[in-house]
Amino acid sequence: MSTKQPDCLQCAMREHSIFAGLSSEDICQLGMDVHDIHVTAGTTIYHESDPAQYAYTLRQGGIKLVKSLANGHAQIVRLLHRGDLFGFEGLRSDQHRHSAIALTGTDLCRLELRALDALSQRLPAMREAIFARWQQALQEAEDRIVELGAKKADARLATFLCQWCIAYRQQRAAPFPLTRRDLGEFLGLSTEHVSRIMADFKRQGLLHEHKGQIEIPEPQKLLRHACSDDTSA
Amino acid sequence: MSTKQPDCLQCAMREHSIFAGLSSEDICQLGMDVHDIHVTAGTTIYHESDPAQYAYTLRQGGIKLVKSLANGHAQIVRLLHRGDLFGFEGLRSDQHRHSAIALTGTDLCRLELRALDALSQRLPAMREAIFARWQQALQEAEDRIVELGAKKADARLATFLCQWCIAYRQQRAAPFPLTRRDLGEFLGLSTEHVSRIMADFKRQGLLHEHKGQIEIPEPQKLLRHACSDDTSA
DNA sequence: GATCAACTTTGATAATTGTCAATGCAGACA
DNA sequence: TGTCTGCATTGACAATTATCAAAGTTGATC
Repeated sequence: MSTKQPDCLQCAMREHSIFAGLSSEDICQLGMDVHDIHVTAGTTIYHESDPAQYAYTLRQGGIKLVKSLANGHAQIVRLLHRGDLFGFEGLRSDQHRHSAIALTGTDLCRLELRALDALSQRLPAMREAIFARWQQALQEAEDRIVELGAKKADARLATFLCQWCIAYRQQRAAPFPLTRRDLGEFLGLSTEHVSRIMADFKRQGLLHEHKGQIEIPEPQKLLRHACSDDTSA
Repeated sequence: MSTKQPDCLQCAMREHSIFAGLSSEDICQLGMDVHDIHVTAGTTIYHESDPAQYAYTLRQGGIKLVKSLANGHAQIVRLLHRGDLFGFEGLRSDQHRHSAIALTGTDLCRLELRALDALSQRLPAMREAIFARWQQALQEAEDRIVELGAKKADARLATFLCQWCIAYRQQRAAPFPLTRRDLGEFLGLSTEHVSRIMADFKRQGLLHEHKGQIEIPEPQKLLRHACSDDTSA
């Protein structure tokens, strides 16, 4: 885990983060003890049930939030993208509710929860921003419940792949750092089953994969899998 | 749908609701146009994608929040209990994100979202209370994701039944207004499969059911089903 | 370039879960 | 009291998904 000296005022993420609209003085008050942390793929940033001390902003790379079960299964609760804030469930409880694991080499900012809390008490704009992210996380979680509860494996996978690629619409191909196992743990499926469905999609020309990137030539075609219940469609 | 005249100041729910700690004047400002609404079992209080105008407090009874899919399946996103606030996703979007349907005869309070919003802008305690509920809903949603993604049918059902009964710990038997179909739509299972597992639990003496009430004689025994992956345990 | 480890693919098989159809059961109501 | 309707149960069967095992691939490292 390597670190560099802070320069929040110049940070490229600043206006996309919960700190958008804050004055320079407020930013300086944040008390970020370490900025621009870099971790390698596979690093665990914090563990489920660790005492929560920091929240993080994802500047670059990918993170999975994972819960583990007594029966040996793991469930990825959320996947984080550039700009996402995470670890801030500690604002309301003193433990982390999941483990955070880097999917790729990843750049982070770390902030003390106490400082974040104090600042959000004082600055309505920031409280609003955190509130909004909480609300968005809830909406996404509810959508996941529907996916997991009411759709079959191929439909879940199709929906997920399309949504993933929408986030990278400008580029032809989207970076795709997830393993088959990650996909399985996110979608509630076995690694092998995911692998088979991916192979099917590729054979049907609905999906291309190359060097950690994926491309969906015609998203509508793939999405037909996502909605209908029978394979004939 | 029958209604009575307001008397928020005397309301038994008051101290359990987001309005706990508010002054009498503040309460009067709430602008609740209709209080103490009663609806019968099966009534749809609002529809998914309806324009969101009101939030509701559940005073008595049960509500399910449901999302419907193109493939004909329905998914119960959340089950609400006495004291829960619902419909307030409209604070951040102008449409409801699910349908709200009464499971039993149910008493509600209805409040205008605009008034709720205005009041929460003005009163930190109320904003905090709403914030806290949002956060709790997120935590519950994430727990549901784990249940749906990483557990088998009998484990999901066992966990759910135990949690349900915990809410009624003081009583020997808990009221249980859910049909097998409701259970299926909540747990992501077919009605028949739910029925079979329930019958199994009953045959094993892990569960008793009588006249819309259930009782779990030894929760630990049932919970052993909830955690392990094999039936031998 | 050889080796190693992790990831992926594929096949065979078993377990889980869904679907369809028939029957039973209980409450609502005329 | 009969009838009706919705819900629950059960069985038989089919579809979906998981598990286990064995190769194949790829990328990193020495």
